Amino acid sequence: MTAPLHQTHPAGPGRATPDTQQGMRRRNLARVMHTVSAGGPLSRAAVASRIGLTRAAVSSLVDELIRSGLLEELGPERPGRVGRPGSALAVSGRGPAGVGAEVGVDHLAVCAVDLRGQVRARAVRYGANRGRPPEPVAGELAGLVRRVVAEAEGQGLWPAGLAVAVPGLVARDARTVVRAPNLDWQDTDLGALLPGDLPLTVDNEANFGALAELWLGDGTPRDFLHVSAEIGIGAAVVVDGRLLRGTRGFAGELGHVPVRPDGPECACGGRGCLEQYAGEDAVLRAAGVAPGEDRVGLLAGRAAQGDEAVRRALRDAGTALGIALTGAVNLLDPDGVVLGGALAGLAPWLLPSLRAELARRTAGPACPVSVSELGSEGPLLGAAHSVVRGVLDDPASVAGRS
Amino acid sequence: MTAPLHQTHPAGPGRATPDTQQGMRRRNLARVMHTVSAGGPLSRAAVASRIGLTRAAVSSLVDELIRSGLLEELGPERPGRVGRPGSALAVSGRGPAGVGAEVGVDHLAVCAVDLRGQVRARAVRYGANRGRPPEPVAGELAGLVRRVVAEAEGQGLWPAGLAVAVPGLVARDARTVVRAPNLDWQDTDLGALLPGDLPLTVDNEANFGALAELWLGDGTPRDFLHVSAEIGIGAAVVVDGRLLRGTRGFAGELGHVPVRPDGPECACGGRGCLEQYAGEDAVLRAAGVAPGEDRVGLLAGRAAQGDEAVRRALRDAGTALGIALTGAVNLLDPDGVVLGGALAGLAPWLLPSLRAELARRTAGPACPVSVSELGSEGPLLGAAHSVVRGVLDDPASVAGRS
DNA sequence: CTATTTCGTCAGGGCGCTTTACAAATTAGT
DNA sequence: ACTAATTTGTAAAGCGCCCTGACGAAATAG
Repeated sequence: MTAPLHQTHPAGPGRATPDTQQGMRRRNLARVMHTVSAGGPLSRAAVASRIGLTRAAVSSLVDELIRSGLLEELGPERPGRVGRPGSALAVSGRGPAGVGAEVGVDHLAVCAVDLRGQVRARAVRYGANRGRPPEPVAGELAGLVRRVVAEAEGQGLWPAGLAVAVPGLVARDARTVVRAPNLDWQDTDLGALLPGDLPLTVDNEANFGALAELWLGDGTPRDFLHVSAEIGIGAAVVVDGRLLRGTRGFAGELGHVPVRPDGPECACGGRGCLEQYAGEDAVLRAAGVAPGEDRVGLLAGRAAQGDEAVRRALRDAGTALGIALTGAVNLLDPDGVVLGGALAGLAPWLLPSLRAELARRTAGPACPVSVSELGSEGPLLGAAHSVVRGVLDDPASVAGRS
Repeated sequence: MTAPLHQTHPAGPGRATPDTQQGMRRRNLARVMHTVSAGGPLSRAAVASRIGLTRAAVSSLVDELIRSGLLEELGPERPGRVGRPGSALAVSGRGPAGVGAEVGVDHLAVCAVDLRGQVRARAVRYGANRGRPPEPVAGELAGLVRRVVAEAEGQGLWPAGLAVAVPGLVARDARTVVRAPNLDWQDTDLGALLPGDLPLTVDNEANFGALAELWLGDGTPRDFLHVSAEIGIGAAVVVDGRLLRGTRGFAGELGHVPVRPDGPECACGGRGCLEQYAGEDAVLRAAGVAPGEDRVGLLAGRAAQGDEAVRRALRDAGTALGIALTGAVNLLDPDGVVLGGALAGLAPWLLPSLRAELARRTAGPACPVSVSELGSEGPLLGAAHSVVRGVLDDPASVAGRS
């Protein structure tokens, strides 16, 4: 099984794999699925005119998709126009489901999302995972997955894959956690610790958060920067609807962009990295707040109460973010910047100085900065949806099962 | 006619255009062309095994390409192995040619490149263009194009398109020069000023330079940053063999990445932009050299003679470049950074401090920095080759002509 | 000189979309 | 109410494209 299409840029026209009729069929099946998925209930004729195939061809494709349980016939449309009414087609609510999971510092979460994008089952378990070895955590997660899968199956769904979001760097094999400082994990093969009955994908939570923003965000463009901070400050770069991962998978390390070249030393070896000004530790120190549990909520609370030290710390962090983002925006010319993760909760106090800095350093209209609407749910939803997208992108890959 | 494939990221699986057998044929024709182009003389059987089609299918594709004049049969291979020797196929040296043109500050250049990548005709005209209105410049350029086209036609080639590299920002329509400070051009529609008998593409010279590096550079990876400085400092971002252009086409503005947030004011409104430290004016001022003609050669000469002020200026510029590139590398995780344009000539004095700065600020192995081998020819070659790539990417688009 | 191997081509077949035709279901007009 | 017009969905025939299998051609190995 190849990696989902959205995870990597496709090869160019000189690639080695030839074009055959089966491939054509597969792509057209995908096109029908995407069209129906995006356009609400649609008749065969409407689908045909949208993707440019004939009604006969679409009929054949739709037949196959219905037989596979990926599309449903809702019955005749209520016609306002002249002519025979079409038969409404919709993405099935009983077919495959994407199972998303999240390993957080102090919680585990799992959910199942159907092809329509609806969350159909979920389970959460709170409890500090910092420093716990991977095995028991994975075992607990597997239990949650089983519960969610059972609940989904009770509703006529079957799991098409499992995607796990972790707070750390993940190797390009999409199984191995290279380094997760918040969990104290290193070179952990999650694939070996989780049940092998489902196709597994592991990725950074920031990446899944950005994908969630792309797929679920209201009005989110196809080219944007998704900035999130949990411990480090990570930016996911989305170009033309695809995640830019970098050669080694390390792209988006916004936290180590130099902000003041002669600033304080950083663990990375550099000086004055963004993390020294807008990282969690730096902000807590500047705000005079002791590290502890739920640090983000604490900061937000104090800021809301009017604590001037906290507000100043956040204002300064916003300025530093603005400087770093100026560089990123100049380099990438995105449609917008979206603040997610912990930054979303602190946005009211970060945004003014951030926007001001960005505007001050930009000739012409500044790049718009917005706040994610998904809140802390982003990575979990992004993980589940990544499985769903995989099915929509290649329906034939699951057509065999029922 | 749609834009060449290399100019933009392709749409995802949900795109509107359907998959039909003609499209399949077109893509397979492209695959054959790419395979032969990349692999030197190749038999039909060799092509078939490389792209995964059957010999019969490749035979049919090759027939069509030979009839169109895009491939040539060189005759029987000299066999070292057992079995009937194959008939060697090569990309035709008589078919379509890409015409590239460059509008420089003090020269105009045009060349024609055949499908094999050989330069088959060229013409250069020296003379200062700074401040000259677009019309006479375009007229002169058109004259050179006519000469080059005539020379190419004398060798059995026919022009498949014209690509023009300009030192300035080009709109996404690939015809309009939005702003070219070195020429004093603004909102100039080059398409209206050049003869309309050839498909025209206009782009920034830095972009063409980066593409030349990608296509012609020896060992250049598919993910890299190409940095070039003419007036401003521009970086072209190449991701998986494709140029990242940005929403408005402004991606790669490395010159305005903040290096020292409280540094000197910049025309862009910001402070301490890279251009204030490594831009041409800044370096000349720091080196105590008066602006004039051939400033780059002057700097290189003085540095070679051991002029300490010049050397220090270049060293400092390298440091500033290193700081800005640290940010870019952290964000994009490329395979490498390539210095092109004017920077290539100054590389001996820029590189040590640049590499040192980059290494100092990077945990683990630093991103390798190399110097372009193409020198000042990059943009011109890139332009011509972009037309050639367009033909290789879709041979069917020119198959009708001869 | 024969057996073997590989190349290029041809005929037959399968697959997938298009064209063409038609029945079904609705609206517009008289 | 009835006919004409319009649109939908399906079926049959056709065409393009690649695959399979077979064959002659041209080289090497023994």
